[in-house]
Amino acid sequence: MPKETFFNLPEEKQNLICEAALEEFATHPFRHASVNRIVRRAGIAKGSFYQYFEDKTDLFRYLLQKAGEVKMRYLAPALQNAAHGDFFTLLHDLYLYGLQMAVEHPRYAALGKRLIEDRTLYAQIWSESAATAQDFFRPFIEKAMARGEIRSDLDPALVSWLVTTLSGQLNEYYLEHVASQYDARMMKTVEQFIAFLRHGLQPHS
Amino acid sequence: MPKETFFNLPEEKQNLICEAALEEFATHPFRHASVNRIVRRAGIAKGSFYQYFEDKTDLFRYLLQKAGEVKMRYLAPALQNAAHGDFFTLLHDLYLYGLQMAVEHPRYAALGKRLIEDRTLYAQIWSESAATAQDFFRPFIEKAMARGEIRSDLDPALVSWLVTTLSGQLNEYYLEHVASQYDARMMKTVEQFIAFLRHGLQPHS
DNA sequence: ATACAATATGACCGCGCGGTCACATGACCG
DNA sequence: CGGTCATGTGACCGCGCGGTCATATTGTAT
Repeated sequence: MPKETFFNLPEEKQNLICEAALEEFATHPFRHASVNRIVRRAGIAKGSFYQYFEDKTDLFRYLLQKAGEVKMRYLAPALQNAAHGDFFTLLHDLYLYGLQMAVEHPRYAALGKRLIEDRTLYAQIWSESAATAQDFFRPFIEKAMARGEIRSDLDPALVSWLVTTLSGQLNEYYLEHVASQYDARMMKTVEQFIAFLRHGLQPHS
Repeated sequence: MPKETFFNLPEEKQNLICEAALEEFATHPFRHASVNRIVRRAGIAKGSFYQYFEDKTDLFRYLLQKAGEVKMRYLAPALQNAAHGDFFTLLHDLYLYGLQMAVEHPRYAALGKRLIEDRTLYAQIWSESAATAQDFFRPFIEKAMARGEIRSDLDPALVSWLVTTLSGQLNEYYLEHVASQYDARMMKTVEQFIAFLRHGLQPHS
């Protein structure tokens, strides 16, 4: 966590620093993200940076936390409706809102990638809160299998992994190949995607 | 390409250097892979390295080429049978043999990841031979659609991307979660995987 | 005006990097 | 033997890094 000093800063300056850091972390792997560039971009002295944060990791962790809050704001409506619909409807909503978040806050979304791609950083940060995306989906998948929405001959771990992975890949595919706005095309892509998953996972009719 | 000097070396020494470099590139992103560590591990002088190779990229490119040769030896049988079976059979074999290659030569397999994750390196190396995995699958997918093995309402680009991406992800999943040997479990995972793809992609019955 | 704490600063440290270069070594030749 | 040439060597260069610290500046209470 940032030091007291940082939170004493006027909010505007806090944002300026976060903005500069976000830009840096979004465009460089953690180990290459340069504190020098961040302070240069934010227009503060190197020394000040270390008045605000323990170290580079501290700042990254803070941004990651903010990213989590942003993402949760997007996913919350889908999760609240989880009880009503079937598994694929939930998945559809999660993908859609997750995609919307990634499209509207691509730099925040990039932080997750940066975390995963750096093994030491991952071990350092993620070990604190051990919950992974796969654990997140697990109960939903088991319920879906019990309900007959998913073939029961599939390994739940494999399904969980598929669903998780494809979510990440969907982000990448959409951002790279299709568009950069939240629009009808996005909904259509997600629907094709979910249809593919549904056919692949549901019991034979 | 390495310089003349390198190929004049006794084969044993060439292998020693390649071995050291492979270890380094497999365990570090390209920009972090250290020539210093490579020469230390190989027991040669820094200067010698630059007698053999133009630079770090030159060596990486060379290893990548060797990796390609290795991979082709694994995939060749599947491709020779391509004319006989349907698309999913081909895919099954390609995944299986590809997985076998990744399991038996994990460090060679890792090079591909290293290439993809470094945008500048990718631009530098891949632009030379522009063929991507997606281009590779494209004709097979179009044939499969024409034959009715794949639903024709799907965007071929999306299918191609799915098939390609999942191949890479399958490698990752298998190496991390399941096992590290070529065995019955591997075949079973691939079969589940293909079954999933088949159901997801084929026309409704 | 004075004192004192909080904050701001950038020169500086040690490090490892990719890459270079002047020189050492030794095999082969006339 | 001397001469030549391919090969081997590691000290060295300039750089940017993450992080530190002595010092300067500012804010505030007296």
